Amino acid sequence: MEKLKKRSDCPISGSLDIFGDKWSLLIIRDMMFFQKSTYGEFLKSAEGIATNILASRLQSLEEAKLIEKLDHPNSKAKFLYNLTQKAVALLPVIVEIHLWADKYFDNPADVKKKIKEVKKDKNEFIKSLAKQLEKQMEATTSSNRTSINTN
Amino acid sequence: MEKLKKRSDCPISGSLDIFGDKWSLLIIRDMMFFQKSTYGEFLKSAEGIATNILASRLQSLEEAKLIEKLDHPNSKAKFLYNLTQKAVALLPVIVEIHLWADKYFDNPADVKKKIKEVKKDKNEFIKSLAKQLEKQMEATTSSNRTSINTN
DNA sequence: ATATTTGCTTGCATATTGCAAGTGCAAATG
DNA sequence: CATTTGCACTTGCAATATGCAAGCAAATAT
Repeated sequence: MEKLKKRSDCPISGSLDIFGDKWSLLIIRDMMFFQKSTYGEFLKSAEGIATNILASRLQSLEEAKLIEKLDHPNSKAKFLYNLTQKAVALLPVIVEIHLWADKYFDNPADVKKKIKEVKKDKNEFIKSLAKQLEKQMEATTSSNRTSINTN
Repeated sequence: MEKLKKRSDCPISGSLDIFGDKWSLLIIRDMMFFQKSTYGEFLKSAEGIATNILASRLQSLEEAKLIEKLDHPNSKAKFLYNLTQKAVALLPVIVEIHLWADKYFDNPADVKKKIKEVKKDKNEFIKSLAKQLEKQMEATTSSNRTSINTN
């Protein structure tokens, strides 16, 4: 449906072509930090994404290979969206956004607490969360993979 | 014109409300890495931003206090756009995006070279570029400040 | 004086987003 | 086993944002 066209060969520009919008990184956030993995869970996020936008973002994230769509192990009515390595590799970016936001926004107490933890040892935080996410990936990736659209 | 409304109290969401679009970070990039500082220079970027979009982004970046609009020291026909500390503080985010892009894109040789340099000592790279940018700020910030719109 | 540069603004076509209301299949309920 | 509910979307349409081309006023160059 949507084409993945690069506007230039600049790495920032190319990255923004993939996740430079108001929603994509929030879906990634939900998967990384809140263990969300289904359409319904993403819909419930505080920001209130519209259903059609969510569907379109999930599709483009899948096309960009940041997420994988799998059959849900416990229900045929659901699908399970999983992060890929490529998305997990975005963790440093997301952490740095947090640190920036920490400097310039008034964040809620629980967020501040988490950021404080990050600041203690950034690399360690990233490494250990990445490891954890990869463990989750392995646990589910072994199951059925949904058709990868090729239109 | 555009309102700076937060969709939620999440730091990622709040950040995306400011620079979560296809153009804002590219303008910052041009200022950080290519010493661009005027409307005309931003217009010439490889990605080809439309004039009205550029005007609107410059305005919203100014409202978000990521840039400052100053009178140009050498010409009354021009304005000089300057990064603020708040924008310079985004350097780690932009560097991490580069590192991510380095892993997953085919980047041009000159970009690869720069990234290699970054990888040698990330913190040092950020620190020294930040210092350099702050020096530029000081050099120009002392001049006339243009009216801050308050509508 | 006249032409050109600069930083926009304005109109209008097109694309993206947002909202509300479906739709089809799976699973739970009676 | 018929009906309702849950889930993952799709569809239609209005609102907003983007993109393109042209225009415009002030400043500078010729």
